[in-house]
Amino acid sequence: MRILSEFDQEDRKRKLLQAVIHEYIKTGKPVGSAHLASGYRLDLSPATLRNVMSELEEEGFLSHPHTSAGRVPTDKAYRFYVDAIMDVQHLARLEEERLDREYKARMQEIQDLMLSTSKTLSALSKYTGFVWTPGMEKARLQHVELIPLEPRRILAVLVSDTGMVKHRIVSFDSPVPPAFLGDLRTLLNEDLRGKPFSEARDTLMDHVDRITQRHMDLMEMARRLAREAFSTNEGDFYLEGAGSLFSLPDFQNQEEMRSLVHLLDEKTHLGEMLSKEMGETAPGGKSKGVMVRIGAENKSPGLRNMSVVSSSYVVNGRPVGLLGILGPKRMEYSRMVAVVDAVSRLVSQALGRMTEK
Amino acid sequence: MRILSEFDQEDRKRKLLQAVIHEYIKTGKPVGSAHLASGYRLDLSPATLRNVMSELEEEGFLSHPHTSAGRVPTDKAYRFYVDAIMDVQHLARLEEERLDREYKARMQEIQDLMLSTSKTLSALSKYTGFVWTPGMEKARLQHVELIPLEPRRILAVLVSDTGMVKHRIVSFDSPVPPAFLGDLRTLLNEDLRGKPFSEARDTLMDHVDRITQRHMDLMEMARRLAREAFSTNEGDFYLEGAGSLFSLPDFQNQEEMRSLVHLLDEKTHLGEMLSKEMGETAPGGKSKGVMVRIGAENKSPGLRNMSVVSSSYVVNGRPVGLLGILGPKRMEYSRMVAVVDAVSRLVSQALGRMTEK
DNA sequence: TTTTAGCACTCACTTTACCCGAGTGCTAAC
DNA sequence: GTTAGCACTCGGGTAAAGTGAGTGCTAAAA
Repeated sequence: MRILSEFDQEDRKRKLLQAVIHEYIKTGKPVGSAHLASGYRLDLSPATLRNVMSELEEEGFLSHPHTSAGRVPTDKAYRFYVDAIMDVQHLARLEEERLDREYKARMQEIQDLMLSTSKTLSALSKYTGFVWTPGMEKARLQHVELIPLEPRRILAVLVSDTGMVKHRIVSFDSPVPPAFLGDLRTLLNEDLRGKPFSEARDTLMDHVDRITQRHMDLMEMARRLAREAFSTNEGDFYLEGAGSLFSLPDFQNQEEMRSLVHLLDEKTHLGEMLSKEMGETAPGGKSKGVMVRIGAENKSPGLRNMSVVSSSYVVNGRPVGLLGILGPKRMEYSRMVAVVDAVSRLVSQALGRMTEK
Repeated sequence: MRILSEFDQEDRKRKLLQAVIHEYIKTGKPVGSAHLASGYRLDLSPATLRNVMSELEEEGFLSHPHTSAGRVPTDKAYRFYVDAIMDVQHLARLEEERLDREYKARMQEIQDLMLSTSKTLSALSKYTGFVWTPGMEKARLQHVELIPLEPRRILAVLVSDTGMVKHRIVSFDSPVPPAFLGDLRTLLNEDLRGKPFSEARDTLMDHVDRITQRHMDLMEMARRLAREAFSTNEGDFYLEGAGSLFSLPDFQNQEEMRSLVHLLDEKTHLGEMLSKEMGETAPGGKSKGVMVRIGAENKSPGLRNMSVVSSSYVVNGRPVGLLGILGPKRMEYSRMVAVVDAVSRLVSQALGRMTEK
C-alpha cells in the first residue's frame, strides 16, 4: 500500500470529478459511488469514492438532490470542467466539410444566412440555436440612396459596411423637389460615409442646415427624413429548435417547461439579454472566442438552469453579432464549443464574401 | 301541463346547447346536469336536462369524456354556435379608441406594424397572435432601382404597390458598366410596372435580350441580376404570445404541451399551413370577413384541438396577407371574432395610409 | 306524454399505505 | 489509507381504498 502524495490526491480527485461530470452529462441521472466504480477504471472501492465525493461536495463541486441519491455536478463543477479539464473537440472532418460546402453554396441573402445558421446550430447541437444581429447602431454607413417613389413619398435606402441594408419609406404632406433630393443625397454620401450610424444621424441633423439654406422651407422635411430614416432599429433575433429542449429529461416537470416557454416566448428580451451578457467580460478559458455561461452565471433568472455557449461573428475584423446555442447545463461542452466556434467562423467568412467582393 | 310544439322543443334544445357551450368555455370542465340546472335559469330539473343532453349527444353536439363525467361540446357544437347562435361582440369603445390611436400614431415601418399587430392580437385575446405576410409573388411591382455600391456590387431595390420593399445585393466577377445599369433600370421600370412579381420575373427574362443586343457580353449578367433579385422570398410569419397557451388548463398534460411546442417551433410550416388553409373556402357564417376554424376543421394534425380565428387584411381592396389568433377550441368566439375583425381593419387602414398618401 | 324524483352504478381522481432499491454515512477491520 | 459491512434514508412506483360528481334507468307525478 503506497502513500499518496498531495499531488496524487488532487489528481485523483480531479479525475473523479471529471468522471462524475462525464457520467452525469451522459445519463442525466445523479451518479452514485457503485455505478462510478464499475463504469470507470478508477480502481477504487465505492466506499473510497464516497469519501472523496463527500470532500468534493464540501468544496462545492458536487451536490446532493437528497440524502439517498447520487451526486450531481454544481455550476462550479461545470465551470471547472470547462476551464481546466475539457478538451475542445473538433468537428468530424466530414461534418465540417459539409457545412463548409453549404455555406459557400447558397448563402446569398443575409436573412437567409442568419436563419439557416440558427437552424444549423440547432441541428448540430440538438438544442436551441440562436443568432443575434444587432441593430445598425454599430455598423458604419457605406451608401445612402434616396429614391422618389411618388412626388410625396421617398424611399430611403441605407447600406452598411457589414452588408446590411435598411430601407424606409417616408411620406410627406407636400411634394419633395427632385433637386433637393439630389443635394441631400450628395451631402449624405459625402459627409456620412464610414461613420457609425448613430453618429451619422447626429452629424446629419447638424449639417442639414447647409442644404436648407437654399431650400429654407424644406428644412423640416430634411429633418424628418433624417430622423425617420436613421431611426434605430433593434436588430433581429433568430431562434430555432426551441422545441428540442422540451424532449430533454432536464426540463420535464411542468414548472420547468412553463418557465422555458415563457423565456423563449420573449424573443426580443432574450436577444437583449444575451447581447448584454455577452458584451461583458467573458469568463475565461481555453475556448478561443467562444464563451460559455453556466447556470447562475447568467444574470437573467430565466437562464439560471441553462447554459449558453456563444461566440461573436466578425466582419472586417469587427465583431458585429452574436450566435450560439442554448441548452441544459448538462451538455457536452466540448462538442458545443466546437460547433459554435466552427459555425461562427463560417458565418464570418460568408459575410466577408458578401461584403468584400 | 302543456304540450310543447316541435319548435319549442328545438328552441329549448338550442338554448341548452348554448348554455353548455357557454359554461364549458368559462370553466373548461365538463358540465353536468345539476350544475347547469342551478347556474342557468332553465327551469328544468337535472333529470330532464340529462335527457335532452343525451339527445344532443346522439346528434353529435356533445360528448362524454367518460361515462361518469359531464358533457363537453364537440367541434360540431362549436361550429353550430359560431354559425347560428353567437352574437358578434363589439370591442369596448375605449379599447377600440386606444387601438385606433396607437395604429395612427406610431406605425411607420411595415415590419414594426406586423410585429406590433401580432403582439396586439395576443394581448387582446390572451392567446397566440399571428400575422402572415406573403412573399412578393402576389404583389405588383411598382418601382425598381439598381444602385451600384461598388463597380462589381449592385444593390437592387424592388418596391411593391403594397408598400413592401425588397432588396438584394448581387455581386459580379467583373465590373458592371453604369450605362448598362441605367438601361436596365429604365427597361425594368417601363416594362414591369404594375405586373405581379412572379410574372415580372418571367417577362424580364424574356426581354432581357432587348438590352443585351447592345451589351452582348452582359447578357448573362442581366440574367443573373434578374434571377437573383426577383427570386421569390417566402414572406414573414410573426407569432407572439405562444407562451400564454401553456398556462391554459386545456394544454396541461405533457403530451399536449410537447406537440404544442413542436407546432409553434415550426413557424415556417405553420405560416404555410395557415395561409393554405385560409386560402381555401371559408366556412361560412355571420362573421364578416373573419374565418373561424374549429378543431378538426383544420387540416393540419397539429391544429386538431385548437381553433384559428383569422382574417385577411387588405390594401387597395386586394387581400394581401393574413392575421389572426390561435387558441383553444374552448375560446370566447364572439370576442375573438371582434378582436380579429377590428385589428384587421386597423392594419388595412394603416397599410393604406402607408401606400396611398 | 312529459317531467321529475330516486337510486344504483361508473369511473376519474385523490389519498394512504406499502415496498423496493439505489445510495449514503459511519464504524470497524484490513 | 482503503475497504467491507451495515443500518438508515428517501424518492418513486404500485396497489388498495375512498370520494364525489355525474350518469342512465325506472317508476311515479303532473
